Amino acid sequence: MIDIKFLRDNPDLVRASQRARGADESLVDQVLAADEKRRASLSEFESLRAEQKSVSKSVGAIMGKLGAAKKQGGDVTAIQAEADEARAKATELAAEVKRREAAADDEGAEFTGLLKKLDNIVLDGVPAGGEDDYVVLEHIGEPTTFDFEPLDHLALGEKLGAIDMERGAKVGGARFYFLTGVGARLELALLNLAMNQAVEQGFIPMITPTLVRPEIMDGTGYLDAHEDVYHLPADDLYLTGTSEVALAGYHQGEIIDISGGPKRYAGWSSCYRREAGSHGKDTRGIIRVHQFNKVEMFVYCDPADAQAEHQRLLDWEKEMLAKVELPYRVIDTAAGDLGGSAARKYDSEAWVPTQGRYRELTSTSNCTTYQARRLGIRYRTPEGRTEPVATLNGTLATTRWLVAILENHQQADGSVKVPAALQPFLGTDVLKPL
RNA sequence: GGAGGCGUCGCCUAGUCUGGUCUAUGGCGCCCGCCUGCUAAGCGGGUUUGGGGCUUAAAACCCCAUCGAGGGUUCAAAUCCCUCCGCCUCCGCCA
Repeated sequence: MIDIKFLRDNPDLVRASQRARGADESLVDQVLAADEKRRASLSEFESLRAEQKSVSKSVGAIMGKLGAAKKQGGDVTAIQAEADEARAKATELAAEVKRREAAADDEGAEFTGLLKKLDNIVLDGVPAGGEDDYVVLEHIGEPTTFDFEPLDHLALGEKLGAIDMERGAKVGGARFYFLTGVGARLELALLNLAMNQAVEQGFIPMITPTLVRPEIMDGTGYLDAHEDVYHLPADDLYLTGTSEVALAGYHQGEIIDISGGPKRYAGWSSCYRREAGSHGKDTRGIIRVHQFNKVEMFVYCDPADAQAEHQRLLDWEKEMLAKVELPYRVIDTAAGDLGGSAARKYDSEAWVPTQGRYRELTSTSNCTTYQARRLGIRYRTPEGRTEPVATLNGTLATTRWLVAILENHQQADGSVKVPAALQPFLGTDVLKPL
């Protein structure tokens, strides 16, 4: 949710942001109109409410007098009449207050509904346009070349006894898989490497709930894309597609202390995605699956620090990619391809030899104060005011990384070299075919 | 799954039975000031959060809401009723 005060003062900036995203510009004026209406009817209701309260209070005072007079055994008819009169007036007032309150509530809900539809304001420098309008920021390493015909990750995985798609489908259906033997160990190695790095950098390691309540899912902005989210109707819970959701919900409704610097969490969780919009895409292997594991960085910080923190997250992702020795590029995602909560997003994409292209391995978003405003997460400024924090997230490792690791480090005999950083976790420098 | 207890402004706590001087009590902590060789003690004041108004803006000020959440009854709800959430105790079941 964006700041309504900012919107009132800078409608043109918000319009420009909507335009860059290819989103509805007229929403801005709808929100502003709804805001006017809601404030007018709120004022009306509140002043009438104040009147009702004072009349009602006077009834209380009269009741007190009445009680005292009764106790003394005096004549109470005059006081009784006064009480009846005041009460009658209050009754009338109460009915009108109820009507105005309902109107104010309706207009408030209308306003909030519209405001929530507005996506985050994209930052200066974010390329305008859609999915293909990204800007490549840098290339690290050269695409891997082979003097033999490389196998794809699934063929390699099957030879190594690392991936079993067939039984995955038997047990869970399409887009499910088993990681077996060295496959399971390789994933654990990767995730542990990521977790270790995060801890070294001062992150608090977290293992998070993967089922969350509707408020949390909505607060992070993912319910807007609800067709891609698993829902358990019997319990009204949602399966999270990333631990970002639980980590953002962790401080929901709190005023947190960031006076000592950003709060950084590293979440380890299984992630669940319906992949509803991607039928037929990436159906081979484990590139796009319904369930995978991920280590995710999540940060709460001073909004003034958010852009610098975003760079740091990107640097830490690059550090992980260097450790597993992959060639990749970094892109600055275009406005239209940002999630609704994100103001800027950098993806790192590793080279996948058998596809001859780069595929996303990490994604780091600066959500500025958008999520925090929805979730009610604030900090105290040095002046003592409460303001929404900025939230940011970024990937440190996922199951998908196995695809790039297997393919880029394969050798002619079907074995796969293990990057040095992973060797201590696996106890070997090469994975050999069965 | 069943039975019972509980949820109050950072923490603890009074108030709930019997609706109205509750504008929510007191303590601790914290902040400001006074006093004081220094410290401690003492004294005085302040200390939930959100929204609306006023204001160029902020502060101050006024108003509305806020006693786990949401609804209801009533002129009036922390207090009565309903639903939900969470915590605790016991029983049952279970990996």
